[in-house]
Amino acid sequence: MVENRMLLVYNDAIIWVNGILLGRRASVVTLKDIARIAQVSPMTVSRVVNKQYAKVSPQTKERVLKIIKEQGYVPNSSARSLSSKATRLIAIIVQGTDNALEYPYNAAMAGHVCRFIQDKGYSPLLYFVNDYGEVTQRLRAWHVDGAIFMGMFDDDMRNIQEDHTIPLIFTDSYSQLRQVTNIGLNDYRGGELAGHYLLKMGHRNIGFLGASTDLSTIVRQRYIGLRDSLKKESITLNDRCVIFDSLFESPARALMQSAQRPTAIFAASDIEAIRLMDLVRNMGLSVPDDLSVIGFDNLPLSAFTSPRLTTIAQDIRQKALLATEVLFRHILDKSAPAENIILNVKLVERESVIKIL
Amino acid sequence: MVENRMLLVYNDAIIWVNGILLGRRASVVTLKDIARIAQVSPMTVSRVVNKQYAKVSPQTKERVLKIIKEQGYVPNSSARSLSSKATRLIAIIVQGTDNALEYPYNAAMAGHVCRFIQDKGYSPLLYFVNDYGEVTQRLRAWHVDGAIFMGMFDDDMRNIQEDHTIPLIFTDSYSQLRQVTNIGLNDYRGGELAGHYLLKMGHRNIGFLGASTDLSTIVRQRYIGLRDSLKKESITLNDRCVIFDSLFESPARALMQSAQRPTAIFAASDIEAIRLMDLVRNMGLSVPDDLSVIGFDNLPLSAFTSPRLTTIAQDIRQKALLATEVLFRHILDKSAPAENIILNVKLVERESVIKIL
DNA sequence: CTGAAAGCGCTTACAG
DNA sequence: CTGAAAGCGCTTACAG
Repeated sequence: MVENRMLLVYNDAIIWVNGILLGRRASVVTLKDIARIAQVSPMTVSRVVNKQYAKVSPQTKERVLKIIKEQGYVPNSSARSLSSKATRLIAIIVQGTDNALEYPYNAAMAGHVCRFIQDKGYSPLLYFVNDYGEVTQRLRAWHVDGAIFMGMFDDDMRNIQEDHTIPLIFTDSYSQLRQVTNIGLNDYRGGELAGHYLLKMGHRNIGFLGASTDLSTIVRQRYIGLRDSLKKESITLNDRCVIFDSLFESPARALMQSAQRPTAIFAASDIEAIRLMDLVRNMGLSVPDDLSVIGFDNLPLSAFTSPRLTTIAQDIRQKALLATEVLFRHILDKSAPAENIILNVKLVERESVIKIL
Repeated sequence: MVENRMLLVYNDAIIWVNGILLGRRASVVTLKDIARIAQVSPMTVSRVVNKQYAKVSPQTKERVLKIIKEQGYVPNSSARSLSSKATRLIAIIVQGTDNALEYPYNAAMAGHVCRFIQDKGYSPLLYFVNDYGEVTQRLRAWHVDGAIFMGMFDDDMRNIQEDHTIPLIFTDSYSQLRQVTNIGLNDYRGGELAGHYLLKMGHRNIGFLGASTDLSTIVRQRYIGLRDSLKKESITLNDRCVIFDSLFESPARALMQSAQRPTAIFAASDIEAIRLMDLVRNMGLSVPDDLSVIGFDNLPLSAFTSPRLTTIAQDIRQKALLATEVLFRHILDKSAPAENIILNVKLVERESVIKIL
């Protein structure tokens, strides 16, 4: 019986009790198992696992490495986290009730960020949240090493910041808080670019569509950029041609039937532009002959719409890369200063804006 | 000094050493702290936290609950996992090198699955993987309680299954292994539906486009369904009108210029259908006048293309819900039998297929 | 270069 | 209904 109990202790794969083989279970090899097999202390194995090779003799290192491989040993992340106080877990917090990833921008951004996190040897936890309380719960439970936020958190930002000491990276924020690290876009410049271009193409009666579910600052900035660029040419953006409404279908239809019908509309996102084009088409009108449309984002699919969408392009991959890099800089150096990085945007000219006289 | 040391021990927020205040750190409240404040044992707090209210007196429960709330206590998931052997972590494994979430199907599926996992009180880890080795590493490190796979893992499925004892849910798999749990589609029926419809609309010269990066079985099944449905009407699918190539642009262009040019093409996904429509348009041809196109998936954006895309619809949300439900059924009951669930598809008729004589 | 000891914050299993 | 003890699998901090 002693022998059997020893089997129980020394070989995780086989479970004997009182001389009866109860079963086998998937053997979970631990650091201690490796240490026993290699005839070294757990500490030595730990050093090898953590690549602190300077502290281990070359022979020991090779022997341990070989056994780790043979046994298929994978360190237990929970145990590691508990003792080291670092989880190598990053939370990606996406604002949204229903399926936020159905918006191509969110999907692309989240996808890139996940991949970059993974490439750094960290694991991405993806959360969809609605309110501030959930954020803290999520960040605290797993003691994540950092978090990247997508969406509108400006109102709760102060609370979120105060509740956590880990690095927090926001995207597209216009918060006035000094200590916020943010990766954003020159949304105002995007509006200006759209305005300049539409003017250049001969448009004078211009509209704006900002149908995001959140009436966010980024949408307002894009709007103000457009408005100001027109103003410089002494052209006023007609208020009746401006729609701020997530259910924009009926106001848009009304606008297109009205006397003030614009010759061009700048939509705050490609998705809105595409839906607008569909609506206009359904009214028996043509894009761009009856209405020119310019979008924002330059989603991959915008190159495949009919007509292909002229748009203000942002580089989502670049934004995701920067967000990840800044995050890791802050993880490695807790005293790194807050930074607000503003990426440029540019015009991508395709077919949805026509030149008029 | 004794008093100072006690401060160090009993109040995490303030760090005194030898009478000098070194600093404050974000106080991480532990279960032990709650127990001390509530004057009960850690076990009692643990019971309250885990809602084992039957084992705690009502008064104790209320008192502990109040203190937990006051102190903002959040249990440490790493510690929980380490001792309980359950992490409440689910891995979502998506096959793909670069940004797999730029494919709307993947984004929608991953998004829904994440949300359902979250709703169950679990946390989703999102991983992009290329090869089999990575899978095991990812699943082992965090000791996830289960995993959902998206993409082609048929070849490695046996290995993956053998390496893990946790519930594994595959999607869109055509593996022959009996013990695999899978949520799939009736892809063959989808092909048939497309075939029937095109025949009904008067098409006799029909093509197929399967440009997925993976020449997956789902694409083949959709193809065979189409072929068989035509065969029943004694119509042969012309091999020259079939393209299996992820770089389909130039073969598609050649096909459209050839004598065998089909009047309709069934594309294995909406994304391919949209790209095909763009290509045809660029050749100066019209969809559907010169070529009818039918897709597969019924992505939200397919309702906004021009012309709007006729397609074979699958219910991605339903698929994600089922995958999650089956996963949790298997987590709760380790002996639950493997199941292969096949969801139905249906035709959504829009504008991209024209009736010909 | 190596290792013994203590502890991270919980839960399991048991005793009362 | 309540709690003391042991342990999950690692790492930290220290000693040699």
